[in-house]
Amino acid sequence: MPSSFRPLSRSFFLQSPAQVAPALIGKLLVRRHGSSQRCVRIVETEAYLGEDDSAAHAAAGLTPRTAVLFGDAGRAYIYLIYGIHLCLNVSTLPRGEAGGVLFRAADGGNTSDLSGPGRLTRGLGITAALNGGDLTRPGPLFLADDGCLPPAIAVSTRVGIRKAVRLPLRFFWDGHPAVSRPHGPVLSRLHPIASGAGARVYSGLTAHGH
DNA sequence: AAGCGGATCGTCT
DNA sequence: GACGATCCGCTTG
Repeated sequence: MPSSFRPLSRSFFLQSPAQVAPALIGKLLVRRHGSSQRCVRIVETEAYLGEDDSAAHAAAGLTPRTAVLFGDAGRAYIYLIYGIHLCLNVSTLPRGEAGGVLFRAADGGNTSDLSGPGRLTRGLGITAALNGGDLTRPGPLFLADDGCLPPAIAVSTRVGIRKAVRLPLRFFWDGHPAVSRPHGPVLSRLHPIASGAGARVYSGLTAHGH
């Protein structure tokens, strides 16, 4: 239950997906729908790089579908997968440079199941109509910070892809029950820097999980 | 616990 | 016309 939060700034997303993805762990995803507002905490993300990342949609280049990824930072990239599920991403990097972060799981309290990218969008009532929306401005869907800093972020490989499977671009709140499966081997862990108040909040010190 | 196949449709070759 | 950044249910071990 966050007492107060502020939306994440545009500059937060003006860096590489590999930096933004771990920084989003512990942040809030706010969904306003009708008269209700729902606040959930992000516990799992994946980074999808630009045209060099063969697993990323941006690898196909600039198309009508990927336009959001090549556009301004901090906007919602929402697409239909397997004809059934919607996936929510946020675009990163300035206009012209593609990059995105996929939201894979969130903690929404007892009653909801937001574990998995398809469940997350369904649970929050996210629709394709929200594609391209600004996630840095309070509205139907946006991101916010309430000062929460996870004690440890685990790093592993991305789920459900066939290309570039080795890259360590999946990030999740270490040990959190809402993280989706399969967990896979933890390649490294990130821990908060003691006096970290600046841009670089996490330091990767653990070389290997045991 | 892990592995399979079906559902279902927008996007690009 | 093939293929998914997935999920669920059923099978097997």
